[in-house]
Amino acid sequence: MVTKQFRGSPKEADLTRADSLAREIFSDIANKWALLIIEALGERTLRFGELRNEIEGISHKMLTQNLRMLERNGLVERSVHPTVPPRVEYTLTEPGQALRETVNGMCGWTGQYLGHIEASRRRFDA
Amino acid sequence: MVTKQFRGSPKEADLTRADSLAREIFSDIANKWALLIIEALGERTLRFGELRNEIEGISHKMLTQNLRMLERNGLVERSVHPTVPPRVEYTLTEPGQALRETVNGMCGWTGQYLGHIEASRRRFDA
DNA sequence: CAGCATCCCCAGAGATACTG
DNA sequence: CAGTATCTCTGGGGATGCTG
Repeated sequence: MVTKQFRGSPKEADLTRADSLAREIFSDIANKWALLIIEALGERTLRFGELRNEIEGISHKMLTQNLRMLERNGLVERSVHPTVPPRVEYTLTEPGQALRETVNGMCGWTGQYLGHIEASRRRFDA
Repeated sequence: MVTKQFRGSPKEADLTRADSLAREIFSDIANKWALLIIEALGERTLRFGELRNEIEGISHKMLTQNLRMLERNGLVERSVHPTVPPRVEYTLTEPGQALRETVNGMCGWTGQYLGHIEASRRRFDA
């Protein structure tokens, strides 16, 4: 149950901790930039700049910020090649790949229901 | 491809439009409150207040805002019972249910990798 | 009870610039 | 090329109060 952070009973103290942690992680990851990064990486290894080009409209800052967060949570691996100029590459880890499956689902869903949604919007906006 | 909003070639004008729309929809939906609402609704029908209780920490404003957005995109159906006091119920539509499948995936993923993630965080924070 | 409007404020996002 | 830091400012989001 990710929707709840806390439960009432003190007996469930560790469940509560797990819930609260789960919710925290969910909140980290359930944001568009993080998910777009995961989607963009896919099975490839990409450099910082390549990612930046790949993801329309993301700023330098948002990209680093989200990459750090994903790295911290163990979803992406960051490898630095000490060349000059520097070359930094990002890859999805196994947990990252696993999450990517469901992100693919979301992307597929978006495509599949484009029509529905567009129509629904027109109805609603009237 | 949700990561790109626009493509270069003018020949792909309608693909471009579809991409840009897809990205817009993706950005709408890929935020924690929207996803938590979808998860909370599940197969049930819930009233506004029930949803508010169900989702730890969501504000009145965020809840209405996201519900409107989801309604506009045709993911939830809003039914008003003209009683007094008013009773407003929300249910997932078929597209909403379909998306919920993948959201369930994300929640499952979170639970499954809690350990990995917690460990990774400890490593990173050192 | 649910919705909308208003006010207000601070975190978050962009822009810019410097370093390894 | 990638990362970090600083500054600025906007708009997201909370709080409150009124209406149907």
